[in-house]
Amino acid sequence: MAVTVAEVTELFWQTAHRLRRRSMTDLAPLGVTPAQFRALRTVAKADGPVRMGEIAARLDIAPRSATSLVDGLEQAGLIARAADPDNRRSVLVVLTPAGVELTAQLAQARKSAGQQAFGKLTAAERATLFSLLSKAIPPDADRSEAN
Amino acid sequence: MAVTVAEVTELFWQTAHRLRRRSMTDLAPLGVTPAQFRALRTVAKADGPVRMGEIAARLDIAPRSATSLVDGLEQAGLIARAADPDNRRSVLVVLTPAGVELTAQLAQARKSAGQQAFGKLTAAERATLFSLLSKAIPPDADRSEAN
DNA sequence: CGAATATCAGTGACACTGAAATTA
DNA sequence: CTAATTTCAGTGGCACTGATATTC
Repeated sequence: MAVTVAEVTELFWQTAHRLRRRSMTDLAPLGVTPAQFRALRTVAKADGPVRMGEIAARLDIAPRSATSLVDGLEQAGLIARAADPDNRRSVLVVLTPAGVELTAQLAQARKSAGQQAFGKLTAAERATLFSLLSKAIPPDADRSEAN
Repeated sequence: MAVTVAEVTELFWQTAHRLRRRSMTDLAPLGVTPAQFRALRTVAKADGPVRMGEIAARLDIAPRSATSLVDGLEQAGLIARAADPDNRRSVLVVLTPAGVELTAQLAQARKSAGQQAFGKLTAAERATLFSLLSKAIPPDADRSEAN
């Protein structure tokens, strides 16, 4: 069956749309938004402090956007900012104990609920999807000048 | 190679993120936003007038959101609202000549740009991606009560 | 001085909910 | 009266650009 570019795109948007909605309702009780959660995980994965700019780069957003994101997480007490002793221009971000706990809690909750995104796919299917998405939309080349 | 659910999800978000950014810059010169474009296509595909509620359903958004979307398109002169003679509660939406032209222009521009979303994939890969996405995030079951 | 790093201020795009008006 | 359809008003999430302060 032939699938046009337009059709895939349409379905992709719809999927994104649903996933976002689901994430939002799933995460709301825990007091974090989807973007905040992604930022949290970025910090959690790197063990050790992470610079603001590093977070922005990993999330592929403008540095200014990372500031607001981290602001929210800081207000929620999930992460903390600290000065970098080696470079006083930069700000280092680390998880607070509450942040560590929430991250674990979330992983646990999702696993036991079996409610994860893409959870309906087999491991093989996930691998296929991963490789297809990797090829689909290559990074923007012209993205280093992001303000 | 094993791919975790978290990894696919992460990549999916990133892809969505890039696709959205690209769409926005591609469409901006033509005066429409990505969501507006999708709404425009929804009306274009159905030949004949479309009810507001139908648009909302097709885009999987709340009726109230469709109102604002259509507002923008109407202001841009791309679509027109008309009363439904058979049901005075409903509003019918049709493309204006300008809307028809822009739709054609848009299709043309995308084709010649060769830079389409998912254009790097082969037909077979698109079909695979399509079927995977279809399985990935089934509709929300509990979505009929959307306000 | 030029480059890097983070932040402040303002804006745009998008979808949601709750309440209201109109009509079936 | 109940249900359907659309709209009004307000809000939340998220990312952007331009300008600014500080530091390398």
